Amino acid sequence: MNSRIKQAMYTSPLFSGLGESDIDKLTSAASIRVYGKREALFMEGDPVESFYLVVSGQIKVYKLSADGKEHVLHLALPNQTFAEGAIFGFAGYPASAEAVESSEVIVIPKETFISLLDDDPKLCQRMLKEIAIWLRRMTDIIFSLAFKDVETRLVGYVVSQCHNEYQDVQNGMRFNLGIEKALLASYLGTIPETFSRALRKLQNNKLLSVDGPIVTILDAEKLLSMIEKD
Amino acid sequence: MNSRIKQAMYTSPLFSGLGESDIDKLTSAASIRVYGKREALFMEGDPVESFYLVVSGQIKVYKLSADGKEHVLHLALPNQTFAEGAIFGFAGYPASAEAVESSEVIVIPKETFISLLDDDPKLCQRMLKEIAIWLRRMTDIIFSLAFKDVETRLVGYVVSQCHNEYQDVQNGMRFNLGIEKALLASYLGTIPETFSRALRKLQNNKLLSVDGPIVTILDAEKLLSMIEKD
DNA sequence: CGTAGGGTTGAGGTTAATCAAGTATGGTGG
DNA sequence: CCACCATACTTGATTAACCTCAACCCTACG
Repeated sequence: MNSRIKQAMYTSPLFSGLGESDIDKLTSAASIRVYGKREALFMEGDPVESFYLVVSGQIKVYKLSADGKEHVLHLALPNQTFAEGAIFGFAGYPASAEAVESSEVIVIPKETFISLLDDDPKLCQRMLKEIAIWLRRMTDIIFSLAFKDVETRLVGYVVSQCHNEYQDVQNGMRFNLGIEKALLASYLGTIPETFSRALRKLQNNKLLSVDGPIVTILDAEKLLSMIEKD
Repeated sequence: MNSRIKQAMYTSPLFSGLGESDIDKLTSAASIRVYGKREALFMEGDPVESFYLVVSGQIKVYKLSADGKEHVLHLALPNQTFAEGAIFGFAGYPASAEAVESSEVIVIPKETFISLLDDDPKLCQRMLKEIAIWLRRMTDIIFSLAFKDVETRLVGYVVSQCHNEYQDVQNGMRFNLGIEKALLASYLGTIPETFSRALRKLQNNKLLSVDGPIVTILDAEKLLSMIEKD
């Protein structure tokens, strides 16, 4: 059990630089939990007691509007941490989290982690870097919500996913969305209907083709030209 | 000169807990600069060399779209720091910054500051807290862009400003927007025309009255009910 | 075979961006 | 002191994006 936690920690950039003794301290304080499909990890406003490292499955981080609509801020995949930022805030979690599918998650107690920071400036700085990445991600999201239409945001997502799997984007490349379309719609700040139409339009224009969750790039050049800045 | 810098540092929550020697080190590495109206501090993508503490004036932090439209992410006022997050990233500044009016700014070199972090875990943690606040701010902005209409976002701003000056929001309270309306429009993710109409509508409905930059609360209850969550 | 969940499509309405023009104000130069 | 201009802001008409609601398709599955 503990060895699984330990092993998982080494896969995360946040912990990989830690010394043996720190890893041990964290490992013994952390626990591994399985969340069933649609089970909640925490709700917005809950007091922050821990942050998380995904081992398997998918965790969605989202906010609910007054009338029950949800906006997905982030989808955490295996080897990713989330809610690291929240442990330094005063208030509760700024968003809610729930398992999209059955997921294994390592729960790292806030206090244990913070006490490590006292003695390890390097860890603290790695943490700062980690949070800075979030910050950039957030500013990018704000920007795209403020300026780009749904179609462009979708293309941005497709291209970035393609970058993840291959190094660049070329015609004929093929990848799995890896995420329910309704979830992706919400992540892109829209609703399934509008998302679906945007996808249809890209297919009609022969920029890409879609078969279920599989996307094939047909016109990399045009796709890239849609999202390029200045 | 140095004494002004020192004094300004003590007013910022980020530095106020620092020891005498650290403050001295920062003070001697930092410089104070005056930026004229509309002068740029840095552009998006520029290599990050420093972060900033505003002494006087206003600095807007914004992103430009491909076709030249700008979206204001933040307006930094006296005693506030900005771009702290950027100094931990790998890439350049994620946004641009420019003086709205003639402004005095303390420039704190990235390297000097980071070297302090090595020896001072407390400072590092305060930094983490500071960035966590940004993170929350960002998630709130994303949420409101995704879900709320312009009018509601405007009311949210009015109420939060009112909270800044008074503790709560009551009929008859009066405050200065303290920011150009076009800038505020951009900050709210819209354009001056739409902003103006939203303000007009609130006046017509007798929720508030506006005289130039002066806003008077007329119906606090209704305003609050517009923004309350769940 | 019936139902549920994920996804798509269509019609219609609302919000907000665009385009165009107009008002108010303050400063500048004659 | 006034004409001129720039800037900030406002207003109106038009258009485009996208949300809502409703229906429908498809596949999996009990």
